[in-house]
Amino acid sequence: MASEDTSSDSNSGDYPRASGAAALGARLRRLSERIDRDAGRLYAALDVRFEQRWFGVLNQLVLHGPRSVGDLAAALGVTHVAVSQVRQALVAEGLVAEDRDPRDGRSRVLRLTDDGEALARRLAPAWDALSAAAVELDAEARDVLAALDRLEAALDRSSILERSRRILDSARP
Amino acid sequence: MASEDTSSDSNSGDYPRASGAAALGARLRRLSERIDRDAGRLYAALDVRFEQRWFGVLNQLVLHGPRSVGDLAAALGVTHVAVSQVRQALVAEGLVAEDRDPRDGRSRVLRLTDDGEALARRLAPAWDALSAAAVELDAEARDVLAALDRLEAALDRSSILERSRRILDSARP
DNA sequence: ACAGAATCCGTAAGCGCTTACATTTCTCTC
DNA sequence: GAGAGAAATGTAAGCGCTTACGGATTCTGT
Repeated sequence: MASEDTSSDSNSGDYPRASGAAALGARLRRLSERIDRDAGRLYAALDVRFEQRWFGVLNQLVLHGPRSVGDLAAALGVTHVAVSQVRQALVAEGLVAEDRDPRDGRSRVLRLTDDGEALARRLAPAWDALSAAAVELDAEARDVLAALDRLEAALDRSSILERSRRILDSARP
Repeated sequence: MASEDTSSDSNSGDYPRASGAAALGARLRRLSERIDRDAGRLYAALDVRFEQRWFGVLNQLVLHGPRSVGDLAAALGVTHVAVSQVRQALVAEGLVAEDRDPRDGRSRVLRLTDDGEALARRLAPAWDALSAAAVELDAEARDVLAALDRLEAALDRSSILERSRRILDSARP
């Protein structure tokens, strides 16, 4: 390496190693993609037309019956837009139907169609297997979920932004 | 609820709770977005035109000097496409320049411009602060990073897909 | 009763990655 | 020294979310 080494003053020592937050974010993203992709492959292996991102909405409808877009968003902890996009796909697939709420014309209530119910029954074993795999992984990795809980709690106490600002301010009096 | 309860046999007990893998993936994604967004806000608060996703490439160039797209992708653990997209943005911003490798005409070697060096020096304190914040968080959440290490190792041993398939097969003899 | 605010939802565009495919250049074998 | 195959990079499109914005409906205060 070191063709002619970073010519200028890059070795003056004031550059950070700085892999910290960026690396943490990237690792989390990578892991989530890995899990989502594997779930998708499982559905493909079972020869079922189903996408992992549909799971949240479909599962809520299975567990709790018809629900509005907003309620689903709140239950899943995502924006109504995300639910609306899934809704569009699910309606196009014929798995879900939407009715206007008679008591509130703004609201669209989603419900499973017969096809949707059938697909949910068909996928139940796969969902169970994925769930069991997650439990197994959590045990094997010795409480990742608990660690993520602690991370979320710590971020709720004070965000990365707040922490960084404090550190930045205290470093420069 | 139970308006008329999911008519058919949804209460025959074969629906899964099944929040497992989906929830894990979603939580990881959410956390990574949270961290990336905060980093972006820190740059904005400092009144610097910089996006978090540029960090990996820029930091590599700062630390190791000129590098090809492929080398950067390997070092960062992403695809060459991701690096290429960042390259395009960085060149458009005037922070990075690209030369053809005289020894290999296929290869584009990226290097910091003077503006790029200046920006890196300007952002160094912020990067240090983000890094320190990540260390602080890791300590406060009691070794999340170690837990993520264990999770990655477990996934390397056997993916979610493999685990799910095994569980699925063993459940249905 | 009715104007203005609040709420519910939809579309558009972007982010930071990915896979799939095309293009250019190099390298190796005959 | 020519041509097959491999390697480096680019472009296009998609994924699963987000913010920004706008349309339609309902609620609130006077």
